[in-house]
Amino acid sequence: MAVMGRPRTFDRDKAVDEALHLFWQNGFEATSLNQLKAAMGGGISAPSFYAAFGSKEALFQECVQRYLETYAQVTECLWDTDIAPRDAIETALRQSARMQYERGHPRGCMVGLGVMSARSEEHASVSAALTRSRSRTRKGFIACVQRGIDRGELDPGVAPEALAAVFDAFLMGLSVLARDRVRLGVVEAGISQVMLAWDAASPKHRRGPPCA
Amino acid sequence: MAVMGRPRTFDRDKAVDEALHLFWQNGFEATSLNQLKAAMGGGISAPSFYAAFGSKEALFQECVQRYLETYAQVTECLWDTDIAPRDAIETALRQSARMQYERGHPRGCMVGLGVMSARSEEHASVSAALTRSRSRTRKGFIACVQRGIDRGELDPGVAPEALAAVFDAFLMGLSVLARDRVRLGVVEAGISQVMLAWDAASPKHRRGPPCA
DNA sequence: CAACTAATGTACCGACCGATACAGAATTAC
DNA sequence: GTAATTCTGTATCGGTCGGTACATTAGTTG
Repeated sequence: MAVMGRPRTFDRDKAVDEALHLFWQNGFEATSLNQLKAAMGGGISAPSFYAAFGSKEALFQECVQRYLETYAQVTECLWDTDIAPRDAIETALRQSARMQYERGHPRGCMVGLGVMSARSEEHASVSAALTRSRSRTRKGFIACVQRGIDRGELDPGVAPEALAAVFDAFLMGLSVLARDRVRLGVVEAGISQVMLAWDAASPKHRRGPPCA
Repeated sequence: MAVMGRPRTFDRDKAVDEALHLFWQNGFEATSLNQLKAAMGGGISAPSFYAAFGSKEALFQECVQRYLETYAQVTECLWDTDIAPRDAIETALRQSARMQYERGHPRGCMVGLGVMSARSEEHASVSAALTRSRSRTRKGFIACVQRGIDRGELDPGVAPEALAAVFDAFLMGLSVLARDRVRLGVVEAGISQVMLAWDAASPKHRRGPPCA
């Protein structure tokens, strides 16, 4: 059975995509209703907007949801126990970096950049989903390091939270580099370098002066 | 010769500090004139505000200037050629981390968090000083790595931009971890871990399987 | 056909945004 | 003293903010 009532004159799905790009680019507070409406199918009216999305905050939540289900999936490999933990981390970093530099959407990661969205108390719930996502990724890094220790690939003396913080902070910082237009090649070479922090924490890794 | 005219009823210097804290916490756009006025010496009027600071944007610039001259000095060691480059980087990271967690002001680094301030074209000049500061710090990291290579402390095959990107992205990401209330102890342990990326790029550092 | 449903266009709401006009008050300069 | 200077308080500016009332239009259902 088809939908009753007058049909919509714009593509709701594409409209959410447009909104997502605006929120991604400017954050929640700095994106205005007028911008959102103007970006949707060549301009819609305020009542159409509210009939379709409820409110600015509801639309933001929907955009966050879509972001998490699509772009943010680049870090899902952190929970794939079929992948060696070192590979999982490196893959997450490389996939996120490439995604953050893709053309066709704003640079950087919406989850990381969203740390500045809606800081006021009244809007705490607005950014809650983003904060939760960051917390989840953080736990993913920790779990990978823990798996590395459990599998004997990392020195058991390594504090999981500490080594995970390296990759976590590095990943969060990538958004800033992407916004500042640091070249992707530099970032990718940086990923190779930051993985040395894992290798250096490996028991197979000799330290000290060269063996004579 | 003293200043002519009716004296100010509030401490302009302290008012700038209050404004700095608000901008630091919420960014440029999300901080309103009412918030700024209310925070200044128990509340001042709009004309007093404009007489003292000119405009919201001018005040923001003044706050950025003050931030750069005070809090942001934690990374100045990157340009101190009397310090070994590895120590300069580690010191910059440790001092910045401690600063970002100090009580009495917002968490995180205003320069890093400011990447989301005033994204619109019209306000490009607003965040220009912050962008310039990030670029400068980036060059400082690169210079340190270059010095490390020149002094034979790093493998000459290391790309300075790549290893510098590790510390740069890590530093930018610290603001997010601080805002997310990751404990300072974890961050500090993370700094020790990320410095292993430097050590692993050292020629003195053996790689490969242990010598038999 | 009429009844129902849902999105549309116009016109508008109160609140807040950053910023000012204007007159009065407090201080210094002469 | 008076003039010059500068901040203060009140009251307000036009614009934009997020959000709605209301009648109309386009579609499905019976």
